[in-house]
Amino acid sequence: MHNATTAPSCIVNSTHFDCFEHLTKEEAELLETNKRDVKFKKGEMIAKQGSFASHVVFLKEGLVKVYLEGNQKDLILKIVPDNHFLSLSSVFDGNNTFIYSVSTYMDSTATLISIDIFKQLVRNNAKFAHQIINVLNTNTAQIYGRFYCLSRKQSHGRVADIILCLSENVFNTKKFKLNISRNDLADLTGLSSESVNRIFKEFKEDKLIDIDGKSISVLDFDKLQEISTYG
Amino acid sequence: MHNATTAPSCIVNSTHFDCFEHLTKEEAELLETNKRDVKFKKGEMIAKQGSFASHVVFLKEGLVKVYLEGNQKDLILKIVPDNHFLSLSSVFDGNNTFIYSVSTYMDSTATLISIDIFKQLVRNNAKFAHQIINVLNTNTAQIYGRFYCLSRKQSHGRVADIILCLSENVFNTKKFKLNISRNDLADLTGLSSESVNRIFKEFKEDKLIDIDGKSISVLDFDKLQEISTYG
DNA sequence: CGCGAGCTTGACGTTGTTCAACTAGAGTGG
DNA sequence: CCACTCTAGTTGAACAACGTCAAGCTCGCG
Repeated sequence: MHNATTAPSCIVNSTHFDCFEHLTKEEAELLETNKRDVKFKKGEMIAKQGSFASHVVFLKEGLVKVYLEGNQKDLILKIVPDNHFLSLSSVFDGNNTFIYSVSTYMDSTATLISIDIFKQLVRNNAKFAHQIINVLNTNTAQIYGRFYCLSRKQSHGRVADIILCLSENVFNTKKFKLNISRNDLADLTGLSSESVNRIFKEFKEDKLIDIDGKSISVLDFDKLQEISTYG
Repeated sequence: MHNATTAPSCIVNSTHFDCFEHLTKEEAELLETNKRDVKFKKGEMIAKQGSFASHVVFLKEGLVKVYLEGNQKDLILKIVPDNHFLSLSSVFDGNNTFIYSVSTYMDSTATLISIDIFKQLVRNNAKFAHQIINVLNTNTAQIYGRFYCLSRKQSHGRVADIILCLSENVFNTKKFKLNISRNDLADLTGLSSESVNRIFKEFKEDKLIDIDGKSISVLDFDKLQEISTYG
């Protein structure tokens, strides 16, 4: 069971690809002729908060962050790996505006789907709509978890949480090469980069993780889990 | 336009009542025979996080809080006035589990709708499904705003935000009687009750608000807005 | 009148940020 | 191949924001 207050919170470990299985042959063809793949370089923006959303964005390849821009520091809502929708929440908000920004952590490919066609599919195919509702709700549950993490846990818990999440849900391995900077990590945890650094150092001294250049290895999963839960 | 990082964040100022207009006569009758009104006293729980969700809950009358329970302090996701759905996010999460808890701030009446019937309506009536997606997304945008508020703004901004939200979105008047305690306010802002109190005092000294017993009046709306935005 | 819950206030401690200085490594041009 | 520069990372010390603790206060209620 997915429990919002204990599960690692940066992204859910499931894809959205099977949504399209519920389309009829005609609908699938309609979709095919009204979508387009676009490549984005590392660091580029795929969507800009406040701008007009003319397309539904599906991340075909790569890794991106979804974040809110405000008068204070940005807030990263989630990081999203390949085969996930990126902008569903912006599609049905009444005025087709992106409610958040999206930018890439690495070279990525996005499939842009005409928003009118997408809405048409939702209005006409209740099974597809049902599936989209599922995706929206999974997303909501994940954001709730992250909300809890960032507003209730202290620094050690947050750092443990993000390490677990990267390991379990993004890279699916205990040792992974971190192609995001310390500053990105600071943004992800809602801490300063100095604080993140100090905690990384502590975790390394306590043999919970090992850091070799840009690579991070999870050494003591259970202990990290405990810190994430109670910290 | 609803902007997640600047709009007051405790709840959106719109009802969900019009969702039901898209049902056919037969569907409306089906719904009618499969729902039941239940009264709850002040402080009672309407839904418990982690328990089985056998019903969709619609708040007919009253005021409630929707919150996450965790190993640290609870996190209030939103407060919800009458004529709003309470548990849509829990309906489609795959295992029909309440992902959050709901309890009342005052005597309230909830309409419980059989979850199977509700799902049936969503699967068969794409317009209804479309409408539900709209509600889910409005909800998501609102939670994002609150997420931003609680994780990026400092204490003064948060308190200003909650005062504006209560005034604009919950009570719809500049002077309102606060039937929630200082402790509740602390929970809502994610601060300690002492901190909330100190900031209330400051706001009163600066003539931004007036406090008379349990009543709060907004005196300087613009200034509060500014504090909420930049604080 | 006395009791207790919630509110108020001040003193103090903790947590995490900010600032500044320093270090290491990658890229550039001579 | 070596100086130079630029950026990211590291470290320590001072500081600010809030929380915690403890004591006193107020007001409704028996």
